[in-house]
Order: sequence, then structure tokens, then C-alpha cells
Amino acid sequence: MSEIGVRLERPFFERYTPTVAKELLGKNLVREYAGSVLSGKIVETEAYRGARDPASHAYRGITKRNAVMFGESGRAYVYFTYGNHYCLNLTTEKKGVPGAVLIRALEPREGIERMKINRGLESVTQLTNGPGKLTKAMRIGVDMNGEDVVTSSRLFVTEIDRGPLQVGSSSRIGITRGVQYRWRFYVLGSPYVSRAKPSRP
DNA sequence: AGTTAGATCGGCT
DNA sequence: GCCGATCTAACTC
Repeated sequence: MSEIGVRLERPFFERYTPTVAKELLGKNLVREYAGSVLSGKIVETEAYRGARDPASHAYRGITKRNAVMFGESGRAYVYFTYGNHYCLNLTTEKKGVPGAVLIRALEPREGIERMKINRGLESVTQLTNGPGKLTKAMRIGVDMNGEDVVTSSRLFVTEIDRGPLQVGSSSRIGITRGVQYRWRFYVLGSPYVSRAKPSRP
């Protein structure tokens, strides 16, 4: 496991958010800290937009928490939720247009033993199969909020595999508004997605 | 100023 | 299946 791959640049992120969410599937999310390299293939994402997406944090305008969503694309938007968990998003669209892709699940690739320690868990399939789980496995917290994944050495995204993927879509998970948008994307058949059969397909 | 809901997870029933 | 953890921000007095 030494191949790093080609890093994704700004133009990849600076597009229509659902398109970016779909195309992030199969890409390699890389986290480096204290000499450790942790990485995994992205197998599940969700798109969140702006004023016309009632499920989005950006729906009611800019706040201290969601400000990164309104800035340039290719940044990490990390927020703390339910009093316990961090969620990682990557920002999209042009500067001034809010948008972000929630990274919901990974297939662990490098640094699996380190991630097991970070999670206090042995099961590889349960290591990063949820948005709060993968941030804990990779030690991603609010200190990473605003990190520029186009230039950062701590957090970035690369392309390694170019093979075609079977992609499924559904309504987003854990939301009550904007359910009509099928903006959750996942790799069909992957055992690493957070849930194979969403309650609201 | 107090209440409530939320892009979750893990433990318990 | 339900509940508690207890941060953020909107909503209601």
C-alpha cells in the first residue's frame, strides 16, 4: 500500500453538489497525522445545497458554524452533532454559493490497525461505516474545519482506481425535510456503507 | 431565557 | 426498538 494517487484539484469540487457527491465515490480519502497515513475508499456520500435545500445547514443563511459552506470549494466543513460526533463534509460550488458533500462511509485502505485503535474496535467493516465513525477512526475534529484539501498535507482526496462503479441513490439519511431529493449516493453491494437498505428509499 | 430538534452512535431492553 | 450522550442554533415565550 504505497501508491498515493493523483490529488483532486479545486475544479473537481467547484461544481453542482450532487454531481460532486456522486463522483467522489471510489476516490481515496487520505488523512496524515503524527507519521500515520490513514486512508479509505469513499463508498457513501450525501449532497447538501443552499437556500432551496431545507435539509442543509445553509438553508437559513450563514452562521458561525456553517460559514465554510459559503466559502470556496475544496474545504473541509467539520461540525459537531448530537453532543458526541463529528461529521466531515467537503465544500462545493463557487465561492458565495453554499454547498457541501457529507462523507458517510469509507472502505478502509491504509492504516487499518491505527484506525482500530482510534475506534477501540476490531471489526473492519464497522470501522468507518458511518459519518461519525470515520471521523473518529481518522481523528478528524473541529480543528480540521476549513482545512483546504487541495493544498493540505493532513487531509486530501486522491484518485487511484478508475474502474466503473455501480452507484445507487436514495433519500438522505436522518433528515425530515428535503426528502424528495435523492441525494444520497453509495456503491452498490459494498459491505462498508452505513446501511444497505435505507429506511426511506 | 428556556425549549427543542438535529446530516449519530453504542449500549441496553 | 429506545435512550442517553450534551453541542449548536432556531424557535418560542
